[in-house]
Amino acid sequence: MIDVARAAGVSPATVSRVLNGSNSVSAEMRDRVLTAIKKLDFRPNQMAQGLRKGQANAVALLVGDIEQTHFSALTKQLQAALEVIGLNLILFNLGHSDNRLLDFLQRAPAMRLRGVVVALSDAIPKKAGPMLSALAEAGLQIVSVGQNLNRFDVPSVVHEERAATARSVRFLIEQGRRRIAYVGRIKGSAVGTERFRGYRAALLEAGLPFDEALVWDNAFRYAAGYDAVSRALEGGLEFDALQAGSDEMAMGAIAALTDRGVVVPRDVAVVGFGDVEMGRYLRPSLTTLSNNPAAAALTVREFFEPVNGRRPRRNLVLLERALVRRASA
Amino acid sequence: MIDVARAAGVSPATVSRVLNGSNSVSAEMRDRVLTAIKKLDFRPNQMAQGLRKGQANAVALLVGDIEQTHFSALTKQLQAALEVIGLNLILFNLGHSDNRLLDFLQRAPAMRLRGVVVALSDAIPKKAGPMLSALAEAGLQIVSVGQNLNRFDVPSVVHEERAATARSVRFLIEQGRRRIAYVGRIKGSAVGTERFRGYRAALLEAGLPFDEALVWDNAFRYAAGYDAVSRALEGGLEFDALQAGSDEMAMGAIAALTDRGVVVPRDVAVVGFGDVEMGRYLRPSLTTLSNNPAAAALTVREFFEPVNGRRPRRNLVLLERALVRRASA
DNA sequence: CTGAAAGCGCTTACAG
DNA sequence: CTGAAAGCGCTTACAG
Repeated sequence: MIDVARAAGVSPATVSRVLNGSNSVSAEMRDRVLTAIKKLDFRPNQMAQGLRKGQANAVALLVGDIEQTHFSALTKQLQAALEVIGLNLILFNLGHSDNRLLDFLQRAPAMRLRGVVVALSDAIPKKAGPMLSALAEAGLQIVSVGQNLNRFDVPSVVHEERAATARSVRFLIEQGRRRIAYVGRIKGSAVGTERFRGYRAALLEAGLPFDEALVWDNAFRYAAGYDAVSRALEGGLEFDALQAGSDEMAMGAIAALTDRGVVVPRDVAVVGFGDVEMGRYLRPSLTTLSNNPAAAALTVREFFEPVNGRRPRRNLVLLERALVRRASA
Repeated sequence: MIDVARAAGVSPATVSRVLNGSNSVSAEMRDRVLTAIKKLDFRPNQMAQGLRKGQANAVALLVGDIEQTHFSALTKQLQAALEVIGLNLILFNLGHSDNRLLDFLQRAPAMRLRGVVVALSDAIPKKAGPMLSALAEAGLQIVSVGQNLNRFDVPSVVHEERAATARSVRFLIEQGRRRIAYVGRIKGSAVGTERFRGYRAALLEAGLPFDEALVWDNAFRYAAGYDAVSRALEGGLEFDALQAGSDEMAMGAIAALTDRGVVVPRDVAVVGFGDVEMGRYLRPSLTTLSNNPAAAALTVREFFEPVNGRRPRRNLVLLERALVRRASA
């Protein structure tokens, strides 16, 4: 920076001012500095800036499991959205582990981050609440995606869960399905629980009995869907439809049904959750509830943009889901 | 840090020394400092350390497209491996764009990174070569995963491509297949080209004709496989096997075959590439070539670990792939 | 083995 | 509008 200052015949302070877009710089000075910067191909040291400003130009993304399509799609959109406003994305794959979350929260202050994006489907452990608040207190911008964390004072952008599942189950009922099973009421999963509630509500609302035997708990991935359905069929359970808590579970479930000669959708209609790309290429193609990671990412970005004009931000942004009807239901 | 020094009754220099594991600290001092650190829950400011040391404790990961399962699986393993040695992972999703790569390379010096991991399937543009070298010159550790970049002096950990595809095509020939198509000789894709070469080599080696009409070019994803096969069938092309350049293409291809009443594997045998989890749950399940992201990540990590004892590192690490035989071929 | 001092490369009150 | 100076929180030669 000193070199630039010398080349432009100004002080380092002035260089810094044009770098930071201070408006108290004369046009002439600004031009001279800009020219020098270009000529020397100068780029300010981000660590020095960060140290001085007390904050890195980086945001941490805490993600349940980047290998799940839903999370990788969101990560892609978030990275792109934040890069636009000059923020780097530091990725922490939590692998659905509470301990790793707590660990991160402990180490976070030392990183002097600009903020953290929490993209977790799992319920947040009690202990994390105060730590989140402390971080926010310290000037970090915290935003949750996919799960409402308002009770910890964390602004959240979430998709419909309960209402979406209810809509889908209602659709199944309209198609004449009566014994509708649900895979994905996962212990400790905030979204799994929400979706399950929508399922149950739709059932009761339609005057159908709610049968615990038709609710299967497990993880969110393929194997979980496959195993749950396999066990159900072995156990002689009868059902004519299945609502899954994720597309991956749904696809695993369809494999299990197919392996036992159960035809989808003739014998059992299946609806997934999340509209993963593969669902379109499955045969029968997967009926599912849509997801809008791009909109979520853009909304998250707003929280990191400089606020001009005191425009208050909503603490909770709700994104809609549509029932994407395809061949499996 | 000054607080810690005061609490321990030592100088900040000593605190720094125990923090950095310098061995020229007496046991007693060390204990006092450690106690004070624990009591005050002190964590050194990473930005200050980075500024002083001239390097952040972060590595950038350049990835083709995090939404492709292959990349997300690798990313997950890399993040975990690097975290073990205290390195943060800054994610840059390139979306297969040359411009974004060049852009990053330009901005990289200002970030003072510890290193960068290049995980790209696309051929590297000429201009990137010198920039990569310049970064390495500046003390960054650069490692390529998935593509051999030794010609730019970048150590690389790669999986078999050509040999693996050849193995798979040989297998198809042994099964009696004679008209074997290939989807995935993608212009600009380094790995796509390599895989294609293995395909052609196996054909010629077996004395089978190589037919350009049976080689389809496109992107790596589902739609590419679907569209290529749809067009081939519409064009009346005949083939009894298909080697795909990725699992996603293979699954898209299978959808297209199914839609036109072509039965897999009876009429057309299909082999994918990469052993994505979904392949196991497709019906028929997908025969494919394996992939070892965990081994790749661990190998990458070795390049970032402090070198003790001058143990020279290989510039090229080759990981094997196995033919994972399932129902589709 | 330990401490005082300089400095990493910036930014921002403070004067003018 | 501009510059000189202090300081962000560390680490590491340099003396002792």
